[in-house]
Amino acid sequence: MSAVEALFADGSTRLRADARRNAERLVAAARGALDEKGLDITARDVVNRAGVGLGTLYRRVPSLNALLAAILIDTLTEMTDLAIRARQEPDPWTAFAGFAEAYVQLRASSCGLHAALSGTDADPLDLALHVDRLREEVRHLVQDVQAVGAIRDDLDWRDIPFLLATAIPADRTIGLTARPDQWRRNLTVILDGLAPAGPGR
Amino acid sequence: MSAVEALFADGSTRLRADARRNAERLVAAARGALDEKGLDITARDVVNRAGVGLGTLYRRVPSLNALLAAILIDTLTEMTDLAIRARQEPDPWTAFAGFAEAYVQLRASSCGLHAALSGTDADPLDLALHVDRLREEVRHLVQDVQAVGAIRDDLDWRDIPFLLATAIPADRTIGLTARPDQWRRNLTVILDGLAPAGPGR
DNA sequence: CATAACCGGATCGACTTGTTCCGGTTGCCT
DNA sequence: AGGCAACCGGAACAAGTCGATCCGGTTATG
Repeated sequence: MSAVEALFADGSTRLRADARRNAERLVAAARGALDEKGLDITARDVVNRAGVGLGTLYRRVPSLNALLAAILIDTLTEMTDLAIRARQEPDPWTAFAGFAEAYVQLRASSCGLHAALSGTDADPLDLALHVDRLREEVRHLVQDVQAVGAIRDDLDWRDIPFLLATAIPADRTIGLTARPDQWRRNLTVILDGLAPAGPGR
Repeated sequence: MSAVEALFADGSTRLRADARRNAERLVAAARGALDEKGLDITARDVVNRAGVGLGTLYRRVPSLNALLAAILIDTLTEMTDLAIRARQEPDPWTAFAGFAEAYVQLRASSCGLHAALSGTDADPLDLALHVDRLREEVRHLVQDVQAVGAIRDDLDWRDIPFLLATAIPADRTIGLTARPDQWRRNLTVILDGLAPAGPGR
């Protein structure tokens, strides 16, 4: 059962039809707001987007943060599964490159997720546990690739998460607007730069 | 005359010694706060850091934004000069690599500057003019390098500002803390990835 | 030593935001 | 059909933030 489902499964009394519909709208709205506007969204952002009232939100959910946390935890779990599956593939480099693309895409698709993973020490959403799990899987995956020499050896495994995260551009820089596939263009250059036998500059 | 100097040179009546000292403290405090905490700093952040009162700030400066803008404009001008000087050097690739390092370092050293350059459309500090100037110089510099074939030709010149900007990491990612020189480690990989003859993956 | 310039911070006013509350409405069961 | 519990939207509340102003007290300067 996903974290979002767990959040809504309270007394287990069957919901009235309109209540169920509104609950689904709220989750979809929160997810959308999180993707587009990041972590700093308000309860009003969510309910306006869902087309319901504030009362409807707080009847279903103990707090706004609880809803946001549940949504992000589900995505984090998805990412972790991605890393676990990659480690089971035969060729380390191919597995890593595939993971890198999926990881960056997932992260680029949600401002909120990206912000949560780049977060400072505060962690008001209590994501630390799930983030730790993800980090450990990524570490193992990267170390597998390094063990077969497919990544230049002047890099520490910790450099790779940073390089992947930085493939995701800000929306704008020096007055230029990022294209939707900018992360993919960046990632291409970065993956090529990871090669052990770089050109002799 | 720098923008900061212009801001303080009002009626040109000579300042009392303590007034001058406090003005200098305010500028230093604003610069430090901008570097460490980004654009979202409050007037109270600045005056506490400077060890003066709110009244002292608003006597010298029409608004907090005016002070922040003046500071950022000076740094932007510095960056633009960097690009102009790079274009006058003989070897395009060497000039570009040198500029890239200086540009990323300057940008990484100030959260506020980085945020302003990554900014959304709002531009409350009215930096557009200066940002445009910087972009044009960078464009010319990059196009010079591409003209001699020192950068792989599947990239657009616009990709380069994004790649440079993304070298700057968030403070943390998936629970890892960035080292102070993380931007340099990222930049190394990125510059190698820019090479025209990438390894045949 | 007189005084104009200057100082710090309490205070104002205008938001913002998470959460609660309640009068009115509606789906559901008999 | 009818009655009611569950549900609805959004006004209202309380706590907080933040830019800017103002003023009684202090200090540098001639």
